Parts: sequence; C-alpha cells; structure tokens
Amino acid sequence: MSPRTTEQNQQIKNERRAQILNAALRVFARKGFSGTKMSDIAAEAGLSYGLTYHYFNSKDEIFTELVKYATEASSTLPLRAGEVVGSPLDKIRWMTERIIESIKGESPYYFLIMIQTLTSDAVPAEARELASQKALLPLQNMVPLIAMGQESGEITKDDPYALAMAYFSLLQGLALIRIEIGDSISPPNADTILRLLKA
Amino acid sequence: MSPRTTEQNQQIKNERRAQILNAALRVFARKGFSGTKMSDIAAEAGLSYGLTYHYFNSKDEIFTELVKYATEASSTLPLRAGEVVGSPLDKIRWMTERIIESIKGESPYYFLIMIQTLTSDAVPAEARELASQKALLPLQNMVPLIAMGQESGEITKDDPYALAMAYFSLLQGLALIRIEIGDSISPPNADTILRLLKA
DNA sequence: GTCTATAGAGAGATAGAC
DNA sequence: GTCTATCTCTCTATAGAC
Repeated sequence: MSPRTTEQNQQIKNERRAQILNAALRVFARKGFSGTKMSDIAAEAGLSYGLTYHYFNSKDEIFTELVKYATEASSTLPLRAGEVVGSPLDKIRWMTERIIESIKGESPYYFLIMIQTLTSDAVPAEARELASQKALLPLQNMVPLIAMGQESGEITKDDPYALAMAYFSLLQGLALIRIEIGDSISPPNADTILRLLKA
Repeated sequence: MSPRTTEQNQQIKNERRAQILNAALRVFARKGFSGTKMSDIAAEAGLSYGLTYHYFNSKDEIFTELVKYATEASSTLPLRAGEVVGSPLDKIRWMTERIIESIKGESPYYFLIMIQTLTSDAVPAEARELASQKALLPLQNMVPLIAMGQESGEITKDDPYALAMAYFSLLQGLALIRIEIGDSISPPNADTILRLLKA
C-alpha cells in the first residue's frame, strides 16, 4: 500500500466539494438560506457534520459558491445564443429550448437560489453583491438579439428591454411552477413562449 | 375619564394586529420565514418585542395569517374578471391591468411570500397546506376564460392550461423583478403581455 | 481524511412589573 | 395594554480523538 499522492488527495477534495455543493443546492433551494442548517447539508450529502467544515469554512461560503456558478451560467447563455447560425429568432428559439430543457433538470433549484439572493437581506453580503452586479446582464445581452429581429421584421416592434423582461419573467416563472407543482403538468413549449416576441 | 369600552379595546386590537401584519409582510418577504426574527417584526411595526406576543401566539401564526389573505385574494381575481362586461379578451385585459397596477404597490411582497410558501419546507405546515390546496385555483379559474376566447377567435388555439401557466408565470416574474431591481425600469404594459394570448 | 463532542452565541416564547 | 428581563433550546463553528 503506497501512500496517497498529492494528486489523489486533490481528486478526493474536488469530489467531496462537488458532493457538498450539490447537496447544498437542493437544501438551500428548499429551505432558504437561514432555514438551512449545516447538519441538513451534511445529511443530504451523506457526510458527517464536522467533515463539511473540513472542505468549506462556513455556510456563507457554500452559498456564495453556488451563486457564483449560477450568475456565470445565466449571463453567458444569451451570448452563446448570439453565435448560433440562423435568424435572430432562430437564435432566441435555440436559447428558449435550452432553458426549457434545463428546467426539466436541476436549473429550477438555481433559479430559486438566485431569486433568494436578489430579493433577500438574509443572504451573505458577498453573494448579494455578486448577483446584483450581474443580474441585468442576461437582459442586456438579449436586447441586441431582439433589436436585430426587429430590423429583420421577425420580432414585434415593442420596447426591446420590456420584451426581454417579459421573456425572462416567463421562463423564471415556469421554473418556479416546476418546483411548486412538480412534473405532473407539462410546461408550454418554445413556440408558445415565442408568441410573446413574434411580429 | 371614563374607562375604555369593550368596543374601543376591540378597535385597538384590530389596529395593532393590522400594524403587525403589515410590518411582518415586508420583513418576511425580505428575509424569508426563518431569517425573520420576532424582534425584526416588532421593530418594523414600532412596538416592543413582548407586545407582539400579546396579539399573536407565535411567528408561525403571523405568517400563516398573511398566507391566508394572499391565497384568498389571488384565487378570486380570475372570478371577478369573469364578471367584467365585454369579450373574453376584455375580461383578461381588465385582470392584467389590475395585476400590473398592484405590482406597483404592495403585491410583490405577497408574491414573494407565496413563492416561499409553495417552494419552501421551512414554512409552517399549516400555511404550506393552505397554499398547496389553493395554488392551482387561479390557473383553473382562468382556463374557462381562455376557452371562451378561443371559441370567439380572439385567443390562440394552444392548450388553455399551458397558456394560463405562461400568463401567470410572466406576471409573477414581473413582480419579482420589481423587488429585485426596484422601480428604476418600467414593466411591460398590458398589451405586450396579452400578445402571449392573442390569436 | 473522517468522525463525535462541545463551547458559545442567538432567537422563540414567557413572566411579571408598571 | 405595554414594556423589560430571562429561560430554554437550537445552531454555527471548533477541538480533538482515531
């Protein structure tokens, strides 16, 4: 039995951290930041209470880490959509389908975390500031897409910013309904949502 | 100085309860159920800590009271809309304008309370059950309105239930944005929202 | 690296004075 | 009716054994 190498230890460390973050995502979403106990996270992750503190310094740090990931993912999606080949509406359709798809998976938990972060004073200050800075990026990144669609005549000539707000509001709301009600009722498809934008 | 009558005491009692509920609404919305301390509510209401317990038995009771009011108001609105004179789309337009109007006032706090109640395990069981029972009512009460509009040709022939989900998702999302970002940006108007439904 | 035990702070609810 | 003081329990974070 040779001793573990540094790389192997690093490997374990990464796995454990991912395991804890994954558990924490669910618990934070379900109980809120203040309602979540470190013992809840440890139990959900299948680890002992104390071990959680071996990989993270505090509850705040775990939450902030999740917010960091969520802001990153949500602000880059409209940019990736911009690079899809096709008309502006094709790009938006692509993005819409990606989001609807993600709503069937883990993303509703991230939506809920972000809503908490942006609306709550009980959340770590660092997470709140991070989210506030980036909250408008998805909206702002979508406006050019809409403007292009308006020039080409595919998209209705309402205020692009208002359209983007309505669009993301709708998708966010669908994610919430997913958690509130579960998968017993099926969400609208992309075409129904795009009716909001089409000329 | 004559002693206070029973009616006057009742009067004081009602005022104080309203005062406390009003303060609690804001604090619960901003900090979440678990993140809210009774001392927060007392401070926001301008009362002493102990006095709050003179008018309510527990934190749970205050929260549940707020949820009771919110479920009541939200499930009856589509019914009131049904009685508005005009075409089905006129009725829906009336409702949409009422909701947009309310979003400029206190209603975003109620939206946030309801979202917490429907998505969180950290909330009093009584409130959760109450909300779960009534959560689908607004949707269900709106479906007949949509169906009527489809028959008259005003509304697109997508699945009425999916349309209702999309519609309420959108409005809920706007309420959240109102809290997240404030009134610096103006929300879409009723016509933009009704594009979702129009044939 | 992993666990159990515990110190210390904080918050819900109550008691009792005025 | 209104307030301050306190009891009690729970939860974060740490210590220390294996």
